[in-house]
Amino acid sequence: MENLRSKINDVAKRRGFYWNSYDIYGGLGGFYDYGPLGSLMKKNIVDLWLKEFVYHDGLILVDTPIIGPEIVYRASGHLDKFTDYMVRCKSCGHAFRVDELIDKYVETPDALSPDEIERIIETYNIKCPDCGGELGHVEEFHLMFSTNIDLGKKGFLRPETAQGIFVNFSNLYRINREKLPMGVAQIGRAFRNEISPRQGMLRLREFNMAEIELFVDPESGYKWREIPERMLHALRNDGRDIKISSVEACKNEVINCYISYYMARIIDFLQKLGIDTERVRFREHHPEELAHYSTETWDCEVLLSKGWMEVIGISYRGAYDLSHHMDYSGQDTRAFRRYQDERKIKIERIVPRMEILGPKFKANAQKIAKKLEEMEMEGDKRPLEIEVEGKKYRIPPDAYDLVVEEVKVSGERFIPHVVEPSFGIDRLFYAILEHSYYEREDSKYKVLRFNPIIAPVKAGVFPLMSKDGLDVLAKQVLSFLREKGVNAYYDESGSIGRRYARADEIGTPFCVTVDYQTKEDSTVTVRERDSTEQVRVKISHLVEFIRNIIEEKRGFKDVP
RNA sequence: GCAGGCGUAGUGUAGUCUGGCAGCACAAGGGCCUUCCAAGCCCUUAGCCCGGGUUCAAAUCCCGGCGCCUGCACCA
Repeated sequence: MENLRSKINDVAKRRGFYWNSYDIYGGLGGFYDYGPLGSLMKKNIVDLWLKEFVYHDGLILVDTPIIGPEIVYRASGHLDKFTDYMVRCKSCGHAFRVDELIDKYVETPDALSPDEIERIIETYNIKCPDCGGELGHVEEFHLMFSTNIDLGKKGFLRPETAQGIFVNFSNLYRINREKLPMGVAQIGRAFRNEISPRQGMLRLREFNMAEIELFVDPESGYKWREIPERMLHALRNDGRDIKISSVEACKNEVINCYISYYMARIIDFLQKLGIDTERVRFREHHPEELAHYSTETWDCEVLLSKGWMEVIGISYRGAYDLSHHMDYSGQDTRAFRRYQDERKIKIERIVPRMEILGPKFKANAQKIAKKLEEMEMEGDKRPLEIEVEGKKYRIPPDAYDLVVEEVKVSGERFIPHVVEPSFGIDRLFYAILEHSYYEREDSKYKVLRFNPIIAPVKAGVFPLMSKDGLDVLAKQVLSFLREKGVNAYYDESGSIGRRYARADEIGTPFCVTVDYQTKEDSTVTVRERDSTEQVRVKISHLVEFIRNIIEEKRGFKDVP
C-alpha cells in the first residue's frame, strides 16, 4: 500500500470508480469496469470534452460502428501493420516474431506471406534461438480483434474510431456545405489486443477514445481558430527540451500550426479536468516511432507515479487515409478548391473521330474513344498506341483531331490533409485521480480534489443529528437538490466528521448540513471540501450557489 | 509471450516454512450515544483466486490454469 497507484486502486474499488472486469471469474487482463462513480465521472469528462472541442469550435459529430469489414482495415493499413507473424518452438515452446528471426536472411521480412516465411525457415535451416529446437508453423498474431460478419466474411473491431470518419468523408463534406477546414469528432470504444496489458487502466484492450479529424487544405496556410497563447513544454525529437509559446511554435514552424492550436486548447482542457499542467508535456515522435500514417506526431504526456504517460496524441496524418480509401473503394473522396478568380486555360484535347474509329474497331470503338479523350498529348499528330483492358491498339493520326480550346476552370480537386487529436478517455480519467489525490496532513484521511464540474457527486446532504426533525428536513433538502438536477446523496450514519470524510474520499465538493438554525431561518451550512470552510446559505439559494461555482461564475465565498 | 514474486471478508493484513476449529484492524449494516471534521459502546454481515492431486485431514504440500506486481520483449 505504499505507492500512489495502489492507494488509488484501493479507493477506486472500495468506493466504486472502477475495477478489473469479470472479477468473480478471476478477472480478465486489459478490461475494466466503470463503477457507479466512475461511470458518472467518465460522462462528465466526455461532456466537458464535447463542450471544449466540439461545441466550442463548431465541429460535427458522428457515431459509427465498432465492427468494420476487412477491406476498410486493408485500406487503412492496419491489417498489414497490425499483424505480427509468430513461430513457436516445438520443444521449448518459446514464441518468436518472424521478422526478427529472418531479417538476417531477407531484406523485407514484413512483406512475406506465411508460406514464404516457412520456406525461408526451411531453406536457411533456422532453429529456435533459445534451445536450438525445431520451429513450428507460422501463426498470425493480430493486434486487432477479429470476428465474423455473415458466414465466412471477416470483420475487425476498430483499433481507432478514426476510420469511421474517413470512410464517410464525402457525405460529411457535403453536409458541411463543402467547407474546409472541417472538424469531425467521434466518441466511442476501440479495441487492441495488447500482448501484455498491465498498469491497470493505462493499457486496456477495450478503451474509450474521443477523436477529432480536422480536414484541412494543405495549400491554404493556417485557416483555423486563433491560437490561444499558452506556454508549452515541448520535447522535440532532436532531443531539445524547450518551453515555447503556442503562438511562437506555429510562427517559427517548430510545430505544425494546427497541432499548436490543439496543444494550447489541450492545456486549458486538462486544467479544467483538474490535471496539474506543470506535469504535462508534449513529446514529438522520432521518425522511426511514427505510426504508418503519420509524418508528425506529438504525444501529450502527463507525469504520473510511474513516469510520463501518453494521454493524448496529435498526429498529422496528411492525405494518407483518404487517398487509401479512394484507391480501395474507387470512390472520389476529394474536396474542391475554388480559385479566387475563374481561370481560363488553354488545353489541347484529343477529339476522337468516330467515323474512322467505328468501322475500324467495331465494338471496342467506344472504349478506345473514351481512353483517347482522357489522354494528355503534346506536339503534332502522330500514330498513337493505347492499351484498353489489356489489349494494345494502334491509332492512326487521321482517327482523331487535336483541338485547342480555352476552358473556364473554377477550381481543382484535391485530397484534404488531416490533423488528428486523439484523446484517451480512460487514461485521462486515471490521470485525474492521481493528480487529485491527497491525504490530509492532520488526520491522514483521503481526499480527491476534483474540480466540481468533473466530480461525480456534487453534494452530500447531512442532518447534524438524526433526530429532532433534522433528518426529515435534510431529506427535503436532498429531494430539492435532486429535482433541480444536482446529483446529491443523503448520509446520516456516524458522526458529522465521519460523513465529511466519506464525502471527501469520493471528491464531493460540497457538504450541506442541516442544523438547528435551519429550523429557524431555512439556511444550511455548506462546507467546501479542500478548505473545509463553511458558509451559510439559504435553502432557496442553494442550487444557484452550487451551480455558479460549478460553472466558475462565482467563488465559494460569494454567497448570493 | 518469457523469467521472478505474489494471490486469505469490501480494503489492508496474520496464519503457509513445520498440514489439525481462519484471526486482527479498518470499512460497511443495525442500535445506543452525539450540536460541524474519521469520538465511544453493543450487535451483525462478510474471506482462504479457480481446478485437479497427495493425505484420516490442505489456506498450508504437489501439478495445471487465471489474475496482479516487477523486469525483458511489445506498445501501430
